[in-house]
Order: sequence, then structure tokens, then C-alpha cells
Amino acid sequence: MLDTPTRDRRAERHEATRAEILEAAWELVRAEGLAALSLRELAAKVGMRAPSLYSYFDSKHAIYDAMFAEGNRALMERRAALEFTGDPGVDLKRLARLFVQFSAEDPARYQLLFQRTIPGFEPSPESYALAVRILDETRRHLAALGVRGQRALDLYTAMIAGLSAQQLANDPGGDRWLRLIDDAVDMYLEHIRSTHAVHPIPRRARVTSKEARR
Amino acid sequence: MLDTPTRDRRAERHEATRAEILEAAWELVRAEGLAALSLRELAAKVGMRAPSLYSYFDSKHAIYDAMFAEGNRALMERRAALEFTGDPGVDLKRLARLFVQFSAEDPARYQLLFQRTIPGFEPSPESYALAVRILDETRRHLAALGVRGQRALDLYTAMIAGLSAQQLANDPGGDRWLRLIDDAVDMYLEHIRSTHAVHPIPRRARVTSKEARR
DNA sequence: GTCTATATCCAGATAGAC
DNA sequence: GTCTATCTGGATATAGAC
Repeated sequence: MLDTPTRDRRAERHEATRAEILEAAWELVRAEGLAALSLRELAAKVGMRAPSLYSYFDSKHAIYDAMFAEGNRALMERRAALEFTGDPGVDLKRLARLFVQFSAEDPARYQLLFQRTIPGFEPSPESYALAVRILDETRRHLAALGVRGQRALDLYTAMIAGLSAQQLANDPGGDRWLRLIDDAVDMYLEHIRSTHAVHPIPRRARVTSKEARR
Repeated sequence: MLDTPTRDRRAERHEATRAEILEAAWELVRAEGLAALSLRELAAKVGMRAPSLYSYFDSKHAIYDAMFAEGNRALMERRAALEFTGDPGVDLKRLARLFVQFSAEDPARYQLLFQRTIPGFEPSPESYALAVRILDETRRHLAALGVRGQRALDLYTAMIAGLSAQQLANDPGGDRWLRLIDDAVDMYLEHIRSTHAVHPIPRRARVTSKEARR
């Protein structure tokens, strides 16, 4: 009698090739722009012909979708690795810096995740759920730091989005807007402290980074 | 002897057709996305075949370039029509509202003017000069309102860019971020008043809207 | 799984008749 | 200025042999 192997070597190899294709796709879009991705070129980069890619992805949009999910997962992991102090002034700056740096370091990824300029591409529900989860974590996190309410949250995201957009559009590779992050967060905190009450959850009851992620 | 006509009716007609083509192009990109513009479709919309467009524009990029210039001119004119009071709290809000509304009302135009996601398209020097001029006017204007220095200007533009980006990406057609403009400008003014001195130029010496445009 | 060959469709741009 | 016809090249996707 033949025992069923506990590892499926074929599936593992399939996954590895998929990952290789995605990595090549990232390199291509970083070099030539998100919209310029072509299956022929992508296949050539991994030593295949274009039709072979269809053994790994159903369509070009499926590749974009996998990249969209990867990008969001990368952001989530980077955020999970952050250490927080419970001090809004410190933590909001770390969060903001994380996001703006993440945006600035890869314009193509920024375009895919946040600008959606690929004609006809919409992320699948599963991939989109990742993006929703990130926003939800941010909401919880800011709430834990004492920043509550839709308006306060929207103002924060607008500020971060603006710093990212300007950095990418007008000083790619530089730090002209990155250097404004601390200033911007101070401005934000001054403001919401003067208009709303800001009460970080006290130390004993504070949510941990892990809990905030739920 | 034949007098030279003072009007060139042929040139006028040519200009009119050019304008008609551009108007059709705007309608197309608003309906189907900036990147989806095709010469065949555009030509059909104005009752021509694709090759005839080449009598009016040298290339597809030349059409984008003309649209880029038109968009910037529209923004410039809208700004020139604004009335200013000299009060930074009032004027900065009017400026901000103008810009965010301008962005929100036409996503395709926003993408063309501020995001540059068309592969291979770069505005011609003449068209780009318009964009530079707008930024320069903003700089002068803010200076006249007492907001000076690169950092202060960059923070302002980031805020406006962020409100626009979020409004377009997450609430197109709505006003969720538009409603935050006054709040954001107040936040900004509170901040720079507490960190830099803000001294609007006194009434007698204040630059007029026309002067600020130089 | 990968290939060749191909289907199908589209694009921007040009030549040259009228 | 506008047209037809065409060039050239690209794309995604599929069929079917190996």
C-alpha cells in the first residue's frame, strides 16, 4: 500500500513558480510602469512563452490581483512589526512614516494599491478585503490612541495621502515631503486636541499591537 | 490688386475643429478613462476617420498635451476669477476649496494634470510651463497671505493634494473630504501661527489678485 | 507544463488617391 | 482635408501537440 505523502512536491513547485512570476512582474512594473506590463515580456523574463503563464494565472488581471494582495500583505506585515508606545505623538508619527515611506519606495505599487488606474482592473473581493482590513486596523489603532470619529480619521488619512502623493509626484527618490511628517502629525494632534478631546487609553487597558490588528 | 484679408477664415475653421476634437476627447476620457482614449473612437465621435485627426494633431500624445494645457488653463482662469479679502483664514479656504473642487469634478482631468499615469506621455515644455506658473502663483499668493518658506508651502500643497486624492479615490461624487477643507485650513493656520510668524501684508500694500498672478 | 501556432482584436501611424 | 487601404506591431487568450 502506498502512503499518501505529507508534502505535495508538485504543489510546492507550482507555488514557487507562481512566486517567481510575481517577483518578475514587480520588477517589470517598477522599471516600465504599471500599465506597461505585458505577458510576453513577463514570460520572457522567467524563461517561458506567454501561454505558459496561463498554467499559473487565469488572466492578466489575475496577476494584477495577486500583486494587489501581495502589496497589501507587505504593508500589513510591515505595520505588524512596528513597536508602539501608547503615546499618540510618537505612535502616530511612526504610523505615518511607515505609510509614506512604503508609498515612496515603490511608485508602481502605490499606483496599484491606491490609485487604481489600470483600465478594467478591480481587485477580487478576497484581495480587497485585505485593503479594508488595513484601513480598519488604522481606525482601531487611532481610536486606541485617542483619535476617534470619522472626521478625525478622514483628516488623518488625507494628510498621509497628501504627503505620499506629493513625495511621489514632485520629489521621487528624495525626502522633501518625508521630512514634513513629524511636523504634520504635530499639527494634526494640536488641532484635534483643541477641537475634540484626545484621551489615549490608559496603560493598563491599552490594546496591544496584536489586539489592534483584529 | 488683392488686399490681404484681415481674417484667415481657413485658420479659424481649423481652430474650431481642433477645439471640437478636444471637447470630444474630454468626453471620451471622462466616460471611459484617460488611458482608454483611442484615435479611432475619437475620430468617430467627431464624424471623421482616424487618419484625418492627423491634420489637426501630430500624434496621440499631442492630443494629451493639448488637453494638459487646457486643463491647466481652466484651473488658472478659475483661480483668476476668485475674489480675495486679504484675510488668510478666508482666502486660504477659498483657494483650497477651488482646488479640491476642481480635482473632484473631473477625475480624468485630475489624472492627466497631477498623476501622469499615461505611459510615455510627458507634457511639452510650453504646456508644462503653465503648470509651473500655477504653482508659482500659489507660492506668491500664500506669501502675500503671510505664509512663507518652502516647508510651509509644501505642507499646504500636501494637505490639498491629500484631500483631493481621498475625495476622488474613496468618495467620488460625494463630499466627505470636501467638508473637511475648512477644518484642515484652520488646522494649518493654527499650526504655522504657532511655529512661524504669519504676517499678512497690510491692506495698503497688499498685492491684488492680478498682481499675485504675475 | 510547456510549447508552437493561431485566433482575434486592437492600437498608432503613413501613403497616396481624390 | 478627408478618405481608403495598409503597414507594423502590439496585445490577451486559446487549441492542441508533445
